[in-house]
Amino acid sequence: MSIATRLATLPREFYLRDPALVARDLVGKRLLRETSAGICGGRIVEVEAYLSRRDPACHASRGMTNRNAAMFGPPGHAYVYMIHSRWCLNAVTEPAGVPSAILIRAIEPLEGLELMHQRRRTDIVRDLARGPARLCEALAIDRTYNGWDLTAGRELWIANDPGAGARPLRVARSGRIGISSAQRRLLRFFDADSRFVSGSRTLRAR
DNA sequence: CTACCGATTGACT
DNA sequence: GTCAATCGGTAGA
Repeated sequence: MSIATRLATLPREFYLRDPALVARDLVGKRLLRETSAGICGGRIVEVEAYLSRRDPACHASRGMTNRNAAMFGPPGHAYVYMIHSRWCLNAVTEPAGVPSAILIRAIEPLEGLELMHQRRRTDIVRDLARGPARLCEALAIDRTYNGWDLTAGRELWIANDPGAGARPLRVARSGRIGISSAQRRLLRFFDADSRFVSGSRTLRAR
């Protein structure tokens, strides 16, 4: 058994809070993936919150469709969608019926590097999971995990970081990347000291 | 059915 | 820094 499988999985109550708080607190947690090929994963360093119907940038702002149905499901489950032919992973927050979710934008690869290198076809560690679609390719996440329970502690899950607290964690925030509306809302949260964060320096400077 | 568009990435100047 | 590939989801005829 790998060290990763013994980490404490985040409970459902973690996701049953204000989405911005959930987003901030997800920075520094572990995202883990296990397949027959082995375990891989790392430390979450960048996320974005999308706030249900009151947020024009949220996929569910105009109601439920086939694509976004998972956002209306229970908290702690995954919402996986495709953009430009690539997959992206979210963690659903708030009670069922309130479609808020946190987009996982980047992780610092820590375990199963070889596996991620194979899937991403790159030798550059920094490029393995810097960006939401790169992350999904590195972890072999696709449509089949839409609706998956991230608190199950197997296949795809989020857990506490055993090294948390060893060093001070500075979480910075900025406008969200790649959207035109609601740029005033600072709903992107990232580890200010991590080099595995996506986005430009201007966005990082806030 | 068709037309439009995007919570991206990688290649390129 | 700029730009276009690429295709499923969505809205509308």
